[in-house]
Amino acid sequence: MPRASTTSDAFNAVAEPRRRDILSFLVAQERPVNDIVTTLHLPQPSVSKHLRVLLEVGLVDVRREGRQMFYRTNAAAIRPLHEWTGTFERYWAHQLARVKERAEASEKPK
Amino acid sequence: MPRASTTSDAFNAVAEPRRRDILSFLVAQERPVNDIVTTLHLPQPSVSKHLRVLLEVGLVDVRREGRQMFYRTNAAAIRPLHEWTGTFERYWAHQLARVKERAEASEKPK
DNA sequence: TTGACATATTCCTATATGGGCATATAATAA
DNA sequence: TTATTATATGCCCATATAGGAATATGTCAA
Repeated sequence: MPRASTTSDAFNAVAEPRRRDILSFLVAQERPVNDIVTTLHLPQPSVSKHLRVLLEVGLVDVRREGRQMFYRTNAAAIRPLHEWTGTFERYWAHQLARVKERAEASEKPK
Repeated sequence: MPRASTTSDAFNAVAEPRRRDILSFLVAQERPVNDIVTTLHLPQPSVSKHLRVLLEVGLVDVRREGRQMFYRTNAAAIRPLHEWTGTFERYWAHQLARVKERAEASEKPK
């Protein structure tokens, strides 16, 4: 059985590099699809498909203006990922601290 | 063409929920494989396979002790994910700030 | 050695999914 | 209406990958 679908799990949605690129591109301001196509040099159908995944999983929002669809990143939906990865922070901090300790310890007896 | 392999992209490795469970379980201290099996109620071969993926992508380290293999999470390898998701922080902060503003604005004229 | 224990690997299968291409839908302009 | 622009969908294919079951490998004990 495969993992939870890309359209239901933000972790999985973000596992695709192009979708990360799109999210980064759309974070500062909303953009029409064609801006993504030309900026990221991706085929238009591919962009539309990625946007659909991102939309279903809640990582982007859309607004229509005439024929154009303006997408923008819904940053709040990324927050849970940041929080989960953040639960490891104190441990990599420990690791770095130990590295530092060892470095200092090996300096002293010079 | 599929996305970057689970063994080369930490984002993709972590897209599998069981692997996230394993990483969380192994973060505080190293554990033999069987501890993971009994605690997370997963088939042993499945655990070994997930651990292999995590090992190849650098998210865990191993140490052998007799017949047991002690795995532990390499927290530092999660740091890039935390940093990438962190680039969106100021934007969800903005969103929250606007929500707050609107809430206060609608309180005043009571 | 032989046996028991701990973990890893192999083989098979089902499935999600991303790409490419053609085409459909939607909205505006002429 | 018709044409044009902007985006979305459908179809087909290739591939990675997760699960299950059986088995292999490795390590220690008797």
